[in-house]
Amino acid sequence: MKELKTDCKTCTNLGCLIKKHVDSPQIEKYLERKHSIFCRSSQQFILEGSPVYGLYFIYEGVVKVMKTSSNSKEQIIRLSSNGEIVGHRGFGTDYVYNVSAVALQDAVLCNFTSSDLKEMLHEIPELMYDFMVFYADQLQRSETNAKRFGQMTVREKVMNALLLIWTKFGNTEGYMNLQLSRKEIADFAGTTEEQVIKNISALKKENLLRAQGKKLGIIDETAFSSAISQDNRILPS
DNA sequence: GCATTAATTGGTC
DNA sequence: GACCAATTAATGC
Repeated sequence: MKELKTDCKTCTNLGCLIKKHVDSPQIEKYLERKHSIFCRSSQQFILEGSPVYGLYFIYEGVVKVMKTSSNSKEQIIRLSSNGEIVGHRGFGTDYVYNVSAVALQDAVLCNFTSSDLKEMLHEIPELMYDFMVFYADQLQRSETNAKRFGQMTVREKVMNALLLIWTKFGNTEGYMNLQLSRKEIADFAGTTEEQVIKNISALKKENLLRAQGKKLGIIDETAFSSAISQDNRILPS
């Protein structure tokens, strides 16, 4: 990973909480302490169990946040891209990260140390408030998603995962912009690689999904969506 | 072209 | 529905 420069003033990630307060006069000195990092595809920048170094804001690229359980199984917690925060659970009382984060494509990350951010939040109440809303929202999603997860069939889990990737990262000419391996889709959906493969081929036969090599595409979003029982739909986080 | 990795399929518990 | 083994496809060198 190497250092480079990003400028919050010209950044176009309007969803970024820092960007939102870039005109606040107190923020200036902290922007100078920001580190911008270039992270090559498949590089890991947060290691589960390592000491917390701060929070990362994605300037550009897509990142997966995951948890590795004892029996070498991985669970993808979130897929994040431009403007989103990664590593926020490490902020506060925790001294080590309890997740890992890996770039899925070349990415540029903006890092603030925990202590810098702490000062920032104390100085800028509006930023503090936005952070609080962000955390509350994350907690809300995590709770409802966990509840639904247990009630879903594997087929629904897989469909949910695909639909989420489809809607969040968009598509070009009918195929998903973000392509993950079958294993990664499984880790995200909370099932096994084989189940993902079997369900994908079933969905193809049902004309809900199209595939061209590694590329996948949802044929009719409405039809696809209604094939998942209504109250089991998962919220993107 | 060969070798390693990913995707797929079928079977067992 | 997860885990395992065998086969086939895809990809890097």
